Amino acid sequence: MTITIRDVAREAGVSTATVSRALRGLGNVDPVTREHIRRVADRLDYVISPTASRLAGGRTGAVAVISPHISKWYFATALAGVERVMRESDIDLLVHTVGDAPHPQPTLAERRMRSRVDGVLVLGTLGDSADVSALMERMFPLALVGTRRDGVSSVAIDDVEGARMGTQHLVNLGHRRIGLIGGRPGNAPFQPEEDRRAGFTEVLEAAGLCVDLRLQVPGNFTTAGGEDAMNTLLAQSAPPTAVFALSDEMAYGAMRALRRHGMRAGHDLALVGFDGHDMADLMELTTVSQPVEDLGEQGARNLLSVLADPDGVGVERTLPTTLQVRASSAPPR
Amino acid sequence: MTITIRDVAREAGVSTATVSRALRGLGNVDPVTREHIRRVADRLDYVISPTASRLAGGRTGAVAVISPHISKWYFATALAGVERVMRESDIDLLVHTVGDAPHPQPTLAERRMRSRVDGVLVLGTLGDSADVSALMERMFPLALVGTRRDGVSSVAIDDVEGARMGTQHLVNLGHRRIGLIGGRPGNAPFQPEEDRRAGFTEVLEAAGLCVDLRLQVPGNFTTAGGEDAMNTLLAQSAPPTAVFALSDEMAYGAMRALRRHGMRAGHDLALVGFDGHDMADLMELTTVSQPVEDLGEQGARNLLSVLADPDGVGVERTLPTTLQVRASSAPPR
DNA sequence: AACCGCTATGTTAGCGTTTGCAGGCTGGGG
DNA sequence: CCCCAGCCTGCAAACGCTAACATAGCGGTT
Repeated sequence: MTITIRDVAREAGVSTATVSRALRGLGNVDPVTREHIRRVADRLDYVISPTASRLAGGRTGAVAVISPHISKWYFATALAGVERVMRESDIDLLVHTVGDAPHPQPTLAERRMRSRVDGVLVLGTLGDSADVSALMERMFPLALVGTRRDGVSSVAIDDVEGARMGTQHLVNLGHRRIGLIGGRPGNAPFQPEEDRRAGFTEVLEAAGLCVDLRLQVPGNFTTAGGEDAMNTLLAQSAPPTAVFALSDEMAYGAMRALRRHGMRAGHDLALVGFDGHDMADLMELTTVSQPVEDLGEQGARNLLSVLADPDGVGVERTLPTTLQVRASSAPPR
Repeated sequence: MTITIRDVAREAGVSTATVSRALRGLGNVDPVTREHIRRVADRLDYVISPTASRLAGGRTGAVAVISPHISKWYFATALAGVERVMRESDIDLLVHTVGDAPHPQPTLAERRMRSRVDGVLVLGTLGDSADVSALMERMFPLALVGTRRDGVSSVAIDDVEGARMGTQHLVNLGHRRIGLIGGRPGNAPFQPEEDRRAGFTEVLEAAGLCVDLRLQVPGNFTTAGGEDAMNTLLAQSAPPTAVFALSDEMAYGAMRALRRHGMRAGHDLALVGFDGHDMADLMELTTVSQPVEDLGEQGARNLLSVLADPDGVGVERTLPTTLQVRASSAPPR
């Protein structure tokens, strides 16, 4: 039925061990023999059985990505970067989503990963989930994208610095009353959000502006939330002249709210987002852009390094953000 | 080190065979024994080795999605649907992208799938790729999303009907000169595009309108292409009063072109897109919406059916499109 | 000439399950 | 009281590969 390494060995007149070594490019094989085996394998259309190989060799040749979402821009984009690296390295990529509510206890994700994959790449907010803790306890090879954790390789942006850039831009334009659209109301703290908020506050204070908490409203990191947030801001007796949204999607919602009020970002109010979402250009939204696909790619490479040297020390890489100025931000009228 | 079925067997005082049967819920196991084994396995924190199970059992418990892209909206969204179904069924999901240029010969994708997964779900334009042909030849379990192919289970929308809806809407609004922004210029034919074009033409003819090919320009299914396309249309001596874009992303580009010309969709020109992209609402774009996540979900279920009954007859399911009317479409001025 | 080290190859014992077959036990019918 | 059918369980042979160990051959040293 299916043809096995034994068929190739017989056909090539060597032992299975030699076939195995030859095909995997291991040393100590006569180049002539190797080539011959390659040819035979090719002729027979032999493909190695990963399953058997895994069982015997101990390596699965697969890694998993766990992520809170899969279709949302950030995750899909990062995943694209990961996929490219893994495909080039000929490693199977499993995807697995895990709700992003903070888990009191590991979901089955942790158990599912065991003996299924060689390592796990953790995307986004999941970095401090119980699943990851459980994985860490077992010394499971890990790499993080977008969050940090002691002793684990990670790649992320400098959220504080990013927020500084965005805020400073607004300050430089001459704005004095700057609002902020942030995350979830009473929800679990989410490090990037806190960092961005910190960068924001820092710049305001450095500029000698008062930090008015009434101008900081939750936007839940969704478009709808951003819309609500902007409505809230506009309803105030002294609305801000500029708003920094902690994500582009919230900024989009904010733009719609403005439109509903007959206003326009960049005209009646300056708006800056955060992410570098791929529609930001189209929406003419000024934004602090992060290289999401690169994050995924670098995270994937980090994971490969960990797999290659499990005892190596974890690296924490930081990728730069850039401010993309577009029409949505302008000086106060 | 890792604990195996033997550990459980010893601890429970039964044979490995019984453990295997008990844990998999097979018949012919005393309920008491089964429960006991369950408990022991649980206590030992035993997780079955998928690898060994696969090798012995012949099934891999994994499926692959092959797709031309991963981060583009359509694919990411469909993938989300697929992932949900597979997660619920406890099946590993591998993702693998394949360039969407038509392949003269199978890429390595076909070989990679063999003995790695039980079945493959093919997303989008890849339905008639050489990889899929190769897979079909081997009677590999397959399911298609978004394309059709004889003898293979598939789920898709009725592109002709969808285009009819969008076009009819414009006709009903009173437009007589209706442009179309289509696909790739001289590129390989792409069934959904042709179907949409056919539906468009059909409605124009039924309405007694002339089908002016100068009003049909390529947009390459990208935002930039859509922008160019709209520029081309506007530059004509007698520009259309309405435009049907064969994808939302092209429609977005078209909107930007309008904006650059000081015009607005729904005011100076009616614009209808196709997809139901998640930003369409925000952009106030009228669009023919397709249930992409459902497509993915249904495709996944189809694949599961094929796996359960490999000799079953392929089903061709069609999911409905809906017209979402928003501000971008209005009667001619 | 005996020996040594090195490389190329073969042998074989697993890797952790599943599964067909066989055996043992129980209970009911003859 | 025997027999047989039916359950439950155990035994052991795969599944297809890897890797540690063994072996053979070959040239070069001493």
